[in-house]
Amino acid sequence: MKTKAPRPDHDHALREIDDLIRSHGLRRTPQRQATLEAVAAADGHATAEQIVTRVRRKLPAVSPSTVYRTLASLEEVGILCHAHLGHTASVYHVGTAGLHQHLVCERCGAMQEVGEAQTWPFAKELERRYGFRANFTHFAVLGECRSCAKKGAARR
Amino acid sequence: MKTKAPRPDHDHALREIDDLIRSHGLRRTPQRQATLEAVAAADGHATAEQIVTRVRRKLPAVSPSTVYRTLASLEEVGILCHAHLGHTASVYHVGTAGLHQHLVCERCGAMQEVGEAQTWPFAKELERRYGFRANFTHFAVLGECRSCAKKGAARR
DNA sequence: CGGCTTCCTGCATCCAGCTCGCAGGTGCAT
DNA sequence: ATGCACCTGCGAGCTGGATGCAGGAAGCCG
Repeated sequence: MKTKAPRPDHDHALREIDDLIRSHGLRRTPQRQATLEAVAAADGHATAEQIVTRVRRKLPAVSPSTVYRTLASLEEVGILCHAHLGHTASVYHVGTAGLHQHLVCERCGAMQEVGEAQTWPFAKELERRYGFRANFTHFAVLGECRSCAKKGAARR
Repeated sequence: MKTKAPRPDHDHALREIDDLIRSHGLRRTPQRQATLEAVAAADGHATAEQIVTRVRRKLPAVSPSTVYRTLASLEEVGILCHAHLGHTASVYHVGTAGLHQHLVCERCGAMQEVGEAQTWPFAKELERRYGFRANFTHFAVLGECRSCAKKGAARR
């Protein structure tokens, strides 16, 4: 997968998406193209509902269940993955998103990504001590972001 | 709260539960007593459904929505808290539960608790770098436990 | 002990966020 | 060009709760 430029030519990107789908033994359908494109275009994270909306801009008749199934298929073959950032939300992103963890503020909902460099020592410690290979991408860490902590300290 | 013995006198525990409820401005009702008792008796973590079942052993006519509301009330005043260990489960336990985090194996579902000592350096790093005060108790960390990692390594 | 206010409970209903069974349509290997 | 396996749309169903309402009980005050 070529991702040299942050914003590659669109037709080219579409063909890449095709290849990506087909290379995993899935059939190329307009719905899948549009779904994968929508996730990629969401620049980071998108909920299933947002993806449905986005897909419908191109394919107005798409059924939500198709999008859900497509997301599941794409995840199963490893093209996508999803994460839980809060009680209800579940967001999808393209699978190459690597080992980044999400910090979500319980008060204001702000989200921040944490690179592998920060999680690595902790992951290593968990593996050393418990033999546990942590995958931090799946669940966010809740807490208080900097500005809310400041406000909270004043309020309390 | 005296927790010297692992299995204290039962009547005494009940009275403690009463006090705990009343001292937070909530009315003592049989449903709340039974709910709190059920969570405490679950020895660690229990899903809402498990708690309903347990409460009904004492009070067969309890409505599930009462239990849900009771759990929410008890959580609001800080007697209980809940955590998400997987896609569907949501488990309750007594107290602010300290700062322990849960490691959940994606393959076998095994759960393990991690003490504050292990999370502390990571939390400190998050605060230092992002000003983020992490609360690790809410979401588990998924991954592969020791035995599944071993099996997985053989299989792959 | 008894009244009165306020909070709590049970019931029924509703909701989000998926999930599934089915019938018909479509990609694509040949 | 053909055939079949896979995919889609539709609608119903499901899980895990949330909520509005009317009646009931806790407990403060006397």
